[in-house]
Amino acid sequence: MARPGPAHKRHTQPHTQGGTSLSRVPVRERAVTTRTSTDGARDIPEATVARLPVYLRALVTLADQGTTTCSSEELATAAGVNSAKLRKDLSYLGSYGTRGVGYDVEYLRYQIARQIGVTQDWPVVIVGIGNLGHALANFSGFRSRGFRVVALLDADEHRHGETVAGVDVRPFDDLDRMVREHGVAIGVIATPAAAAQDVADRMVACGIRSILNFAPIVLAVPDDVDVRKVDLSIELQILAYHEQRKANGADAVVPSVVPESVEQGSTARGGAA
Amino acid sequence: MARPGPAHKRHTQPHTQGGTSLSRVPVRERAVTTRTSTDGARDIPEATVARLPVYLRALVTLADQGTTTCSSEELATAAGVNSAKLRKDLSYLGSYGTRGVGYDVEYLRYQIARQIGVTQDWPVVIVGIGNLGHALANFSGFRSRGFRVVALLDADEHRHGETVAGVDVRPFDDLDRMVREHGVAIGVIATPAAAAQDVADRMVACGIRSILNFAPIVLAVPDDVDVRKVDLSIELQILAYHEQRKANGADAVVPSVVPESVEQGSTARGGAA
DNA sequence: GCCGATTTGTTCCCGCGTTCACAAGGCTCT
DNA sequence: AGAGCCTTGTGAACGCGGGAACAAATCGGC
Repeated sequence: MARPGPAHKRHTQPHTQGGTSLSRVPVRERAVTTRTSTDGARDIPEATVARLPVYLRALVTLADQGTTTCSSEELATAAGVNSAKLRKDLSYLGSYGTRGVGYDVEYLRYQIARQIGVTQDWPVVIVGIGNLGHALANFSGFRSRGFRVVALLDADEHRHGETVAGVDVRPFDDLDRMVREHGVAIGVIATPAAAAQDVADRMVACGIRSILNFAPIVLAVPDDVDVRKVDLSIELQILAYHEQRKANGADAVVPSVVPESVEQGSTARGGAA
Repeated sequence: MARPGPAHKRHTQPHTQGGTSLSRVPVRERAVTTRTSTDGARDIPEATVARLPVYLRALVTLADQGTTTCSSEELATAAGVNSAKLRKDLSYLGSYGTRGVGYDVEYLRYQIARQIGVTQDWPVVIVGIGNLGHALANFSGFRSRGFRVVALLDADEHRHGETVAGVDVRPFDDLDRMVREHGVAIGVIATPAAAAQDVADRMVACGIRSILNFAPIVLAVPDDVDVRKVDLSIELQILAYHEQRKANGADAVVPSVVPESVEQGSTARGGAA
């Protein structure tokens, strides 16, 4: 298996950093240049794109608290980054601040939401309505952040007819129809690992080009399909690695360190939220 | 707030890439050098650490299929990376391959597991037993990948006494006792955003230094605490961004960009919230 | 015992991302 | 109006990570 020679139609996408992977297309490039819309945001670095949602959330929080204006320093603290990075990130999408003053919270919030594309709702389909699928379907952050669950699908017919968060669970074979009827562009895979590749294949066949995968498996998809991966055990293992290093560096092993524990300020809530 | 001047005891950690964040300590360094154990693996790059669990999983899969030896090319394909990167990654933990032959699957599997620290189980506590908490508690990948859920905690007393995946749901106040009794080093937060910071504070006070956070909020923790974040809506928003670009680049699907409507002052109650 | 085939481990180079530091611009007070 | 202060936006330096290419080493055959 895995000959280096022939070029397969599908290939396993390269991993980027941080536990999530995204297949980008380095080849096609496509000289769009002046075809986006009104703004001058052609290519925003991937690292910046990954932080924009964090800024957006921080801005919503600030707005809810009644803040109308904020400096890059304040917003950076709320978002957990340093202010230089924040300013550079924002500079990729235009000059939306006022020197000497800061940013208008509402205005910047709208601009970022527009850039990300969450000013209107994206229809989403979730496949695999087990424990995780239930949790995802009930997740309130969906509707409040620019996404709408339009279909829940599961191969297990015992689950058909059940209603989760106001949406009926349907047979997996309805995927094609659901995608067509609702114009679904984003699919979420919450199935066991064994089924994930098949589900992904079907999604791709239906025209879905953006997939969020919770199954612990590396999906093989065509180049123009984006796959982001959320993998619980990988995250835990990364933590374990650092924990082990801490333990080795200081005292012996696991039994942890309880002794002088509570010296920390405890309830000293920081600036953010 | 958020003056650059004074150094706070706790600070909001910087974000790394890919939707997960990890607070690393650039200061302490601590010249350990010769104190790890038998091997010579001092500092493994963060990007490599993030991929080791992927390799480990690929190796387990290969072993299950009966493969006893594999080349870097094969393993790389199974893990979704290119072979050069794989070899470089593995070189950070030592020379465990045989030139001209490849890697012994079982041997390499053990070496990686040892490096990550999952040769024995890590006791884990989960706080917040809602939909997500249920899903996590039932997640089989826990036990099979070096972790053991030793406690489920929830502030809601209606959930106390319930048993999920063989573990009783207990009051949140039992955290300290559970941590001490079982030597818990890793905590998982699956609470609503509003409660997450309090939970994190308590965890830190109990001596937990590794936290996996599912709540959509930036946690403020001391420097020596690692926080990894899993955020569904951020992942979706990143997908939405790319999806929007695809749509804009090709045809004009999806109502897409609202005119240039919102200018500075307006209330612009845009999409989110 | 030697040679060729094969695959690892490593070195070098390039590009991205982060950070520093400062110039540019706007607001306020006199 | 002008000076001083404040904050944004950006140019440049720097370090890390990725990828290709190559040297080192092992196996098998003659």
